[in-house]
Amino acid sequence: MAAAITLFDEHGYDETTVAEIAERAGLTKRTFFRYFADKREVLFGGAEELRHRWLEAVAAAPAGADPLTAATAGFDPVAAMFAGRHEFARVRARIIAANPDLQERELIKLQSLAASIKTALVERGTPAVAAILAAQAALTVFHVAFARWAEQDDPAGFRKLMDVSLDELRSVTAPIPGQSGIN
Amino acid sequence: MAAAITLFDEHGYDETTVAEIAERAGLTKRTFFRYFADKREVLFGGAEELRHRWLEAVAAAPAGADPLTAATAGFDPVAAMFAGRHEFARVRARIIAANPDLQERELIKLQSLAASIKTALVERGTPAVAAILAAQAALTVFHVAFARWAEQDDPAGFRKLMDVSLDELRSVTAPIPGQSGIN
DNA sequence: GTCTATAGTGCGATAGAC
DNA sequence: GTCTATCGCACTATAGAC
Repeated sequence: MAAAITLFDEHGYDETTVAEIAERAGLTKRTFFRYFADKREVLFGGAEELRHRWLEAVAAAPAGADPLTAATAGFDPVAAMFAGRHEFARVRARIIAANPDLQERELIKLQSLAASIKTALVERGTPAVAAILAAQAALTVFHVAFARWAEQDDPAGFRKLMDVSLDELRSVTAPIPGQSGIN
Repeated sequence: MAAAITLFDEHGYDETTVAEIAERAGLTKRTFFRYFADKREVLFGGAEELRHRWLEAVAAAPAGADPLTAATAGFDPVAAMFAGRHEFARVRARIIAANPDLQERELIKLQSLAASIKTALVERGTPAVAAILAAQAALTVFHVAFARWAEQDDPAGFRKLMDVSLDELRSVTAPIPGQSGIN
């Protein structure tokens, strides 16, 4: 993973072959594909851990919590996971922003995470459609906050950005009486 | 496009080669790639028209409309566009559901549409973050409603499903006082 | 570790429309 | 003559089968 991200950053994603990554890591191409289903996967190594932590937090949310509160319970452990990895997040974001294929992969990872969270909510008794929407809303907030965090120079404040973004989503979707409150 | 969707439905997406699609359509592989940047694109032929209609509707929304109302102004023309295409939507949904690569492409199309809608909202004077969130919310509702429509046997009622899903999103994200109202 | 199928590209030739 | 669509062919990288 380190070899890949370094080479992608130096020469670009498309200009880096799997053989080169493998060589830099002291492996063969074949071994690379034993660990990563395809070239893109190497940039999403932490996804399973992130999913695990998030789901654990959803399951641990108080029984009476509403769906969105339960869905966003993952914000704490996830923010903790990214502590000290701001520089990594920046480089990774830059690489992904430059390549549509990688953006696709990122989106499907988020989508897959949303599906997992939806399932976790359903297991808590949330109706299916509400579960999909709450999970999707939580992921949107996470994604927006992550992008804001990767853009800014300050390595702290990721957790806070999630709360701010969530409040803004609430304003935007607030029932109509007298405009949105943000606009 | 017709040749492709027929072959995908008959033999599966992975088992259909571009050469086969081209042959069935009376073209060569090279010409296929003149029209579609890659194999997946052939399933997303209507995307530009959908974007165009949606953006037009956002731009035409009343000046005083809140961001989410403006973002969802596209629901009408989009629903009209899918009138009489329920069977197509079903087959297409089945093909996409069976293939992760296609799901990726669908997600990025939605994401790209969300980005366009966000820009249209910003041009109306909506602050950037509120615009992202409103656009994302509108797309989530569209996506959920489309999936529900493709699942059901009734070819009508797509427009109504969008409204229902939007109301459910509003319930889910409603500020906390006394639970969500749905759960 | 080897071999192969297929997606996708670059370039030049050709044919027809206006 | 110019513009555009299609084609033919050689070529590379990915990904997977064995």
